[in-house]
Amino acid sequence: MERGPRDDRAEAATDEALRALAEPRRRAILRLVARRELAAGEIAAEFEVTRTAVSQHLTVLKTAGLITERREGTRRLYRARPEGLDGLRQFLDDMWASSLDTARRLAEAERGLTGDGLPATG
Amino acid sequence: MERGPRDDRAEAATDEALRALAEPRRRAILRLVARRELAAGEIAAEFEVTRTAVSQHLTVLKTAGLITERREGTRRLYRARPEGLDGLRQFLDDMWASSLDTARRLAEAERGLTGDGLPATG
DNA sequence: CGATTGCGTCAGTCATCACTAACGTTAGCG
DNA sequence: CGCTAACGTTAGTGATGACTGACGCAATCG
Repeated sequence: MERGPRDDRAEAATDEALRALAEPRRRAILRLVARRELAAGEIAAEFEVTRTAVSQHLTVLKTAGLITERREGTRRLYRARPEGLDGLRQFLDDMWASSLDTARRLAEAERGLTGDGLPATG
Repeated sequence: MERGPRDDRAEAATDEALRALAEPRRRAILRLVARRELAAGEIAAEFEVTRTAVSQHLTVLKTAGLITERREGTRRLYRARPEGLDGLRQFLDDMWASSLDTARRLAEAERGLTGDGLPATG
């Protein structure tokens, strides 16, 4: 099982999205802009931290590909970018499928106790 | 849209799972034990960090409900726990759905330019 | 019984990160 | 032009967290 450069890039994208989502405030922001497009100031008004902090969170989310920015005069409007979650959903689905498969194999082996062995799948 | 204690617990669970998955090494460990059940030592042998570090990662994953531990003699066998990902998958699906919906509404408003207004959905 | 194997836990270190205050920048108004 | 509004950016700080070495503990072997 080799890991090609495409996997690495997918991993990097997943890693950035995951790190971005691991912060509660960023998830809250993402929930806001998932519901409707909002300006930076409107987003900041929803929280009790500085606009600076919110701005930095927005940068992280944008870099991770989870939101998009659109300028309108002096304002900057943000909205969620659903495709940014695709890699993550793929990752979770794969993990879920293989975990469930392993659990099934283990349950079956325990029921039969045939000493199956599972001779080093990898 | 009120937030009940059940939502808070769901958020807490999602938060722990997310924080656990935000670490590349922990994802690698999870991928290993998703494929087959492994002992702590076998897992540690796959990486170039100390067994201590791996053990702490396993603790985090276990606390987050992403893996289960089973003792066999002096060994401890770990495997992925698929249900641990359920909350996260729900979160991502919800986010994806509302993001897509908002994107559609925005695209439609721009096409028609009817000055729809979107009078404060929340 | 003592020795070894297979782990987890504790204490300490270094890097990362979320946050704030101050400053820089661009768009509109008089 | 100057002035304000709405932002992003930079420098610095405190807390979190990933890691290592030393130690502790249960299970097995002689």
